[in-house]
Amino acid sequence: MVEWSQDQINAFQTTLLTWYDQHKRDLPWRQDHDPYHVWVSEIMLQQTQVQTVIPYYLRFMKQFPTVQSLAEADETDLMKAWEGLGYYSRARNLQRAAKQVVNDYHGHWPETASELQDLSGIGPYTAGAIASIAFNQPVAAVDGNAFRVFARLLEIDDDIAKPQTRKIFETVINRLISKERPGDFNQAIMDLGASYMTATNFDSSNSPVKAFNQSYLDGIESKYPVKTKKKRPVPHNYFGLVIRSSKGYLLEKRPTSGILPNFWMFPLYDQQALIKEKADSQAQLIQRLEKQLQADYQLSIQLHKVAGKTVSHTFTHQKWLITLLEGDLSATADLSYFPGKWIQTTQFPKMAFSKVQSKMWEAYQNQRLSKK
DNA sequence: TAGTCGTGGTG
DNA sequence: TCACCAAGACT
Repeated sequence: MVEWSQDQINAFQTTLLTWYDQHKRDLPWRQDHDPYHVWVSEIMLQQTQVQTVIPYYLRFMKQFPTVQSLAEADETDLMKAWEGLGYYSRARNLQRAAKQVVNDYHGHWPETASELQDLSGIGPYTAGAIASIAFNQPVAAVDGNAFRVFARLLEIDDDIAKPQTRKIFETVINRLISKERPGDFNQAIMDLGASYMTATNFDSSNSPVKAFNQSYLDGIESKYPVKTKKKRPVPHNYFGLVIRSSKGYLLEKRPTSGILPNFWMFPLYDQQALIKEKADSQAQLIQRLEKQLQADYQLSIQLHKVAGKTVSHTFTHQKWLITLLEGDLSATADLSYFPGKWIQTTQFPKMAFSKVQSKMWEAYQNQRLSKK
């Protein structure tokens, strides 16, 4: 790892901040330093690209302009506002933290990174970002950009996938950060990481800090950052049930924990759980599912495969392959044993649907359309 | 600690 | 189709 003298640190700060003053991105959450604005944007930006966040942020601020309005928001409206952004626990934690600020802090934000981390959904990165940007506290905000940029600049060989590596970077950056303009320093690193120093297709030779970039000067920047690989998503085969009646479609609320908690979806059944012998055909599995629905919920439904491609959806660590099955049921069918309810399509736009549910709904509609 | 938690973009 | 990435937090 490269060590810088105080003179080099000063020169780096000046170079970085001069570049930032001239070339910083004009982003909606950079209009002011309101902690509410900084906070909401930082939460939305977690693992999410800037261009994806912008429209969500603008709509969110119109709908929930203050921390008080967010604290009082209806959860359905909140989830609808977050629909499609993913990592939905962020939205729930956001409202939890809003209530903490309103109730525990009487609407007055804590200003140190340490205090901010006590709020739901605010970890070490976000605490540093809010403290530095909104409250001018000289603390590092170590996100993926900071890891990447400083690993390259200083040839830091520690694996950034390991949690313990964070404190190494925090120590380094806290020594380098501008004490006068910590928020701009942190944001400049992010802009650098999103432009000249991206993960792939970086352009170090035109970077404003190329003279400080040791790995570039040594011609070994592709080594950095050091990061161990992730596991590939595990495939899961499901049947997705599209059951219709005059009362609408049968939707099931997902469990309160796990993936997509509390989301309403077409009922999913793991095909693996229906397999008795390896040689079972899918037709046999469908027949077995019909019997199971009868036995478990007293629902007799004839299921038919929906023509067309199976719906595929990849999460970070799971890959779902869903075979759609359709069937009709009487509106008077007894649902008292079934963990779901009829929902009219007119209600769909008010509900927050996950991407995978939207894909199933779309695939089903396309098939019906092509039939007629 | 390592696994869990979404989605969209890119090569 | 796949691997990997993008302003991480929580358990």
